[in-house]
Amino acid sequence: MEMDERKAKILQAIIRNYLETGEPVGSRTISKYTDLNLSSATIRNEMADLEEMGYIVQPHTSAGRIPTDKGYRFYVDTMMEAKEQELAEVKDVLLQRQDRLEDMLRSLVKFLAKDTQYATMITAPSVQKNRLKFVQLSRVDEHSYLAVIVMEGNIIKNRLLAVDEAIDDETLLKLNMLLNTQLSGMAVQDINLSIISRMKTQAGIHSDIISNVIDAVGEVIAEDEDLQVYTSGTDNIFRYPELADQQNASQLISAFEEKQLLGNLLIGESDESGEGPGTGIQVYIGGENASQSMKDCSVVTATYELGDGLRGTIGIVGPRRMDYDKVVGTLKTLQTKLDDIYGRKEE
Amino acid sequence: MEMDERKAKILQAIIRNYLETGEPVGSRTISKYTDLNLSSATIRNEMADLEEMGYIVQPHTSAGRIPTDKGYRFYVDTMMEAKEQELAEVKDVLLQRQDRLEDMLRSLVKFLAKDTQYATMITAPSVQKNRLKFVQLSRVDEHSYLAVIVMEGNIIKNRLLAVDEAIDDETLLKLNMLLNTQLSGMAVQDINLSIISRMKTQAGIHSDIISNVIDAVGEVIAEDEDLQVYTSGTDNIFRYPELADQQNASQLISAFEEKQLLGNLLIGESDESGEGPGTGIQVYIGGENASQSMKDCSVVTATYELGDGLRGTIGIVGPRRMDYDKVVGTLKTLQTKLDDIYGRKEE
DNA sequence: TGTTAGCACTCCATTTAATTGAGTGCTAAC
DNA sequence: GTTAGCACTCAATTAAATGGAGTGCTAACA
Repeated sequence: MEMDERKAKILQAIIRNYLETGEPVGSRTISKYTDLNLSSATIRNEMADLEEMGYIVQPHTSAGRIPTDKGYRFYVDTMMEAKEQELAEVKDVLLQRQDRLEDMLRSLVKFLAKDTQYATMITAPSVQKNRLKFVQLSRVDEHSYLAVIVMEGNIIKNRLLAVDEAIDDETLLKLNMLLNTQLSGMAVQDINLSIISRMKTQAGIHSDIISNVIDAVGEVIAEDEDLQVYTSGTDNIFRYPELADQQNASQLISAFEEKQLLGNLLIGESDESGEGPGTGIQVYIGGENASQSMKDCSVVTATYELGDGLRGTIGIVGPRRMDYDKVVGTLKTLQTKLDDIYGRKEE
Repeated sequence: MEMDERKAKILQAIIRNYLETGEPVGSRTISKYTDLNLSSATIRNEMADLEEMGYIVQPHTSAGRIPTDKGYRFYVDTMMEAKEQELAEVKDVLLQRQDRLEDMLRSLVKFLAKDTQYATMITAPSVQKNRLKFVQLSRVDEHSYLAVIVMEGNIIKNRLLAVDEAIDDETLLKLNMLLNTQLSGMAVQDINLSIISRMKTQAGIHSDIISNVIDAVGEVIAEDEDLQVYTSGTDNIFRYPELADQQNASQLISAFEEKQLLGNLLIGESDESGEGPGTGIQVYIGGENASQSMKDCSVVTATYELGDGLRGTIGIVGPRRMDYDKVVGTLKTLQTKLDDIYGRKEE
């Protein structure tokens, strides 16, 4: 048996209807809902076929049909119309200062949760190139010095160092010169022992503090690697009865508590084909999710880029009967806007 | 009617038992559970009295008794034994570097959630004195300069400034000198217009950038004022059936999503009497909570201090039948450990 | 050969009734 | 003041009855 146009139309009608209502869809409903002008009996025959083919199932003998993962998959792959979304307000969110990236991400993920009414998550962008732009050591008080580290993409990090030895202003200036001539523009993975030992030699009696700074750089990078995940709208799962029962809700909320594990969900393989909006948008339906706790959910992920190779992932989690058209549309639109803001700059 | 010793013992037995089981407690149970050697009939009489006095109620005519808010209040005020808790691991958490305060708070709140099995929250400490310690402007690249602002308590903030005019190294040095001589040690609220205009005069043609830096300082302070709240263990509410039903769970999870509102819960009035561990620990039982969404919960709050006037609040949220002894004990112990680490330093 | 009306059948969901049992209040005796 | 005894109450559980949405199948029709 194979999928003909009429079957596809019926399947689409079933799915559309189920997305709206969340109730199993009967043959009579479809008979009226579509413009196919077929009696419920005919629809019943077709539905029996669609069930045999695995696109829909009955929760029990005398109920209507609901889509299977395979059904949704077919819908998403061939019938979905990702409409561009109005996201006027988001522009304000995105235009927040670059040096308040965290706030921006928090606002963004909150905005998306409110807009879509699903649970949302976003990973902080991780630097692809990891190039050092600027390093500076400053005296804060007698025994504490502040190392400021700026990376490509204007990621700024601070580390406070406890230092016993006194360093006079002139030496400090020299050390800073040394740090910047050696490290500026350098890719982090290229900082090897020979460079370090050369710097230490040049620093003379202050080689200790140079080690400290370099250690700090190492730490900062490491820190950046266990990626931060921001979430919002986890309470939205209570909007969908199929997720709101105790078992499910508990599992999902727990999953959202474990940011680290969540992150792993987001950094799955992404299609690297092409450029521009729509790239890297992925839909995981029900059982397709890597995580067991998400087996009754669908997850839509999208990569985003803030320029300078700063790349992260957004995830939107809802019930299987998520409004895929809207969610994918929203993410596409968001990507477009980000492109407008950051993409252009790069050229 | 008044509370005599025997009534108190019975009330205590009822509460202890209810805390454990979560089931209404009957007279027979108490008759056996206590060493009072009284028959269930006598207990029944006493229970009737306790009910009349408002310490306990029956969920329905033929059920055992459960404590009222007033009953818990009596227990907490007069019978609780806040035992010191073993919190060996927490020391590692607390000893994290000061310049990674956020990480420390996240770890701490997570630790407490795991230890107590309740939902936890913590506000980032807000600076009481708000004194500037150090300000520095550095060139990152041609058009962007970095303002580093360090406040008393080693709170470090960064702001990236876009600057059109070129500033040579020497000028930069001078500007930094100017910034620090004028601003170091200064309380933020004392930076007034006359100081600003004096600085601008001294900066000459570079007065613009000085304004920028001062604006940045203002922003940084403002930013610090809308306090960050970290939460953990919200999934723990599902451990307690009385909180886990859809209505309640949904409300609570929503409340925990709204960090800002949560914060208000935490910064209610605190008893300012005395010093040392146990100070500023507050218990809010059921309806005593300011927030409607917490009406079926009890909240225990404690202030904490990291030295240098850095003060914040911890909150632990559980069911009414929370293990008050343990929670209060845990918070006291935590305060002691913080005192050990930070308190000593100050003298 | 595809479509449709008709009908018996299935099974979940909801309502109603019956049963159980923990726990009480009250009385009367100690 | 304490306690045994007993009738009573009421939530919770189990069982039975009812209703209805929706199906599959058959037979007739275009």
